[in-house]
Amino acid sequence: MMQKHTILDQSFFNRDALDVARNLLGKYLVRSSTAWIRDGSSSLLTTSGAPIALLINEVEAYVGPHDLACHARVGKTARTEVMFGPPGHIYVYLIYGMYWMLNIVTRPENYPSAILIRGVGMFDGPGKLTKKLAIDQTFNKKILAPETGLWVEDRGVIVRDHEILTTPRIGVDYAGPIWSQKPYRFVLNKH
DNA sequence: TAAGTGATCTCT
DNA sequence: GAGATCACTTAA
Repeated sequence: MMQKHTILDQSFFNRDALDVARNLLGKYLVRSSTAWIRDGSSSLLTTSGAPIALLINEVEAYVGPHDLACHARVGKTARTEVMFGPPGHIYVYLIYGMYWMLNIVTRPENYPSAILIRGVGMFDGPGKLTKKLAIDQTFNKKILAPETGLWVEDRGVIVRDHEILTTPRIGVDYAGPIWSQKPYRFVLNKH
């Protein structure tokens, strides 16, 4: 019997970032585009308009203003204000002058926290997946939904606890010995 | 292992 | 306005 595909809405993301992070593993990131994508060499998107759905297999949680690795640690700025907004919205920023990072805002308004999507399908690395899916700053502050061209679906994949590998987050040494070592990176380890 | 890249933020 | 930093990737 065909498994129903459920689009995850704001209620899914209106929880603690650590809960959302674990539960995102095994869900599908779906990208559709009605627009023709110019850069065919680096993007998977075509003129066919068929959505691309990729299994989410690596994420990191940035849990709040007290998290010294979280961008929101210095308070609300032009860049981070989206994290202070409602859940289920998209936070995209540029890193190292080259790579767009895709994040999903968690928890209610005025509590800044988010999930960084680090790996989907065959793509490891947060910069690679945004390039392949043609995700850039134009998605910033938008809501995850079909009309945005980017959303998340539950397609019935069951992920058990022993299939989740937990490690410190990548590239956050600046956060100091405590927060840089928090086990807030989650990797789906299916064999 | 280190260069590349540019927005953002923290000082002046 | 200048300077440092940065939730990364690639080529070597």
